[in-house]
Amino acid sequence: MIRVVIAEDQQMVLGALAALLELEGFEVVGQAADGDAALRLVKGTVPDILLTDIEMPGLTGLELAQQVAVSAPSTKVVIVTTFARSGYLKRALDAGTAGYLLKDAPASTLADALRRVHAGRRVVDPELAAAAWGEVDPLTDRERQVLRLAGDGLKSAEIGRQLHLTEGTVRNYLSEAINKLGASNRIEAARLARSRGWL
Amino acid sequence: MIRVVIAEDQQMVLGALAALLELEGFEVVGQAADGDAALRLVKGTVPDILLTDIEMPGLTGLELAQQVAVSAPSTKVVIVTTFARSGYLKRALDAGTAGYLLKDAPASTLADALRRVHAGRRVVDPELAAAAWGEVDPLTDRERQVLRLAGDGLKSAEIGRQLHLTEGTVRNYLSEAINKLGASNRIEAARLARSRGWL
DNA sequence: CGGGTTGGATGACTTTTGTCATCGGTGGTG
DNA sequence: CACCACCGATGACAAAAGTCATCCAACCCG
Repeated sequence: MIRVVIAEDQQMVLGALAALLELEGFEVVGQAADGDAALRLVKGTVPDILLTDIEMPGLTGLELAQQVAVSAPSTKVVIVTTFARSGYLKRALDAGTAGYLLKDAPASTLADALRRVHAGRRVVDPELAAAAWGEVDPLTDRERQVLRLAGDGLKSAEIGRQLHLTEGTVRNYLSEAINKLGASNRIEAARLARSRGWL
Repeated sequence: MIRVVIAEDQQMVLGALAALLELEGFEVVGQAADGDAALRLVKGTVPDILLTDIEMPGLTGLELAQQVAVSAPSTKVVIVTTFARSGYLKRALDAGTAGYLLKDAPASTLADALRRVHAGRRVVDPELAAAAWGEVDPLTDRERQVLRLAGDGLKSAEIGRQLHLTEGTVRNYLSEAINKLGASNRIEAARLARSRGWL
């Protein structure tokens, strides 16, 4: 029987996923609602597979994957997330995850995917793989940082203060980002980048 | 046996919820991934309970609830959604729903809540009820409309064009909204309003 | 009827944004 | 080495955004 730990911050979804996997014949050996708890659980139970969301309090799914690769290398990590976070695919694969699925995919594919991963294969949602081929994040690290803060409503001067930059420099980075993304202002640029998982 | 139809746009969550409810002894007579399909299903099967998300393609959960109240008045509607959409509570209750739950609540409460609703009671997540008491949306309809568009990155002139308002008027509404929300610019104001479900 | 509220608009003014050209420093890489 | 990409900064200018006071018309409502 394949032993699984699940990490997902929405408790109801967490419970529902557990129910689904049990119906499908998996052994759910642990459920966690945040990244830290998940890491502790994985260290304690060393499951075959860790199924995790990306957005979570504490450690994110990505950070969790990196930690697990060190602490419990035999545990394979599979990420399930919403399409909105699909831009994390590359970073997820870099972090050594074995699978990347969408919550939009039918529930039946989840069990399939987990069995395949357990058999040693890598699984990436086909829609996602297609979307990932094509546009690549054109932003530099600085542009990303600045854009993220701008998207939160901070004004250039405040962003500069947080990042130890001049206001003018901040405006320059924003201007470049807006230009690269084909947006017409910082708000649109931030939304675009966010929707592609680049922020 | 309590007969339930589930509507939820993330297929995997949809399937998982179905698995959970079946384990809990409910009869899941239908699953829909958008509002229109859900309405058809409810009309066809007339379940005891419709469990639905708010954000969906086609009809939203709220519109769905109103339609169901007309087409299948014996079906009770229960909304499950994320905390981020908690501001819909009042509107949901106005629409005659029998329950409003959070995906953040433990999975075990879902079955409980559905049984209670089936017994004729109303169920509202306690965290939500507490949060709803207290802050009330201070925005006027116009301010809401304008703020929503501003949050999408449109500039004042474009917003005015869409709403048949002068640019100056748009700026006035935004200024008021920013002031009411204690924000320091339109971006922050939009984020604040959105996070409270007021947009 | 008179008064209060609300939606919409102007005008004037200040502050923030966005754009550009330009400069200097650092760290690869063919 | 020369070239190029990125980082950081300045200065200047045009375009938005935000603030305030004020005004008008349409509704309520007592």
